[in-house]
Amino acid sequence: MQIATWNVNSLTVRLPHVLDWLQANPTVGVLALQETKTTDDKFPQGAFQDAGYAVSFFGQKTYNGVALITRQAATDVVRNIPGFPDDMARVITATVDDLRIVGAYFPNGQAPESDKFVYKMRWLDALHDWLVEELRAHPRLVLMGDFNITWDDRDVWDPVALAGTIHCTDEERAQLARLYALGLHDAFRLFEQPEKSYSWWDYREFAFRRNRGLRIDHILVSEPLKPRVVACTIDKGPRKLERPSDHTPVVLTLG
DNA sequence: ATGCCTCAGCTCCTGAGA
Repeated sequence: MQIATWNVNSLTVRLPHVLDWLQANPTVGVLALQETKTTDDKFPQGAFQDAGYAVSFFGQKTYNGVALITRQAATDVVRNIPGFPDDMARVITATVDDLRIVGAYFPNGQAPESDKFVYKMRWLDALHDWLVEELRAHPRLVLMGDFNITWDDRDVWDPVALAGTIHCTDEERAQLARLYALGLHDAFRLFEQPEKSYSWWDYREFAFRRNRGLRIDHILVSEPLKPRVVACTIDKGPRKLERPSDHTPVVLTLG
């Protein structure tokens, strides 16, 4: 059983890539999507159902939007962070098999000290506080998505030049540390990984070809799930296609 | 270079992304 996350940067544009990827990766039982950028009435649910998947989605016009594509039906679906009013569609949570799955598109934050950065910190506070409750109710929990935060220098193609810039600030990393402190483990770092492993590359300046990227897409597993984690990898394949998303899938294998 | 690409949409420019 595999679980994956992928920021597709418009599901309308990327639908063929997603369907092809699912077909090539039939052991993926849960795929969390971010930045679907489509309203629920336009979500291409028929295409996924025809391919043998159930879909849960939570979208809006132009920006954001998240979804869970699952082999088994998802139950107890929750949209966004309970108790945190937000006009952006950023989180979708559901129970799939014996797992509680949280798929999230964390705020970008734009720049330290901007209004959007303040919102990012408030959002992260709310996520943390809600996860305390959610973990109590659902000990086997996966938190995955586009975090828009790097953990350390290994996650940054030029850690010197980018020190203190958005996605690399101490404040953002302190928030990630608070999530780890809940017993959530960065599945990718449970294993030896190739150097310069990233999940996102800018569209500009041939960043992918030069491997100038960031690792900002993460899969975190709760303590009871940690012994079941067999592998965690980044699949760079979709980033090499024509008209790719700027992000590529991260894949977790559970035993 | 407050740009470089890409996407959506109040679409031939702008705002946002990261």
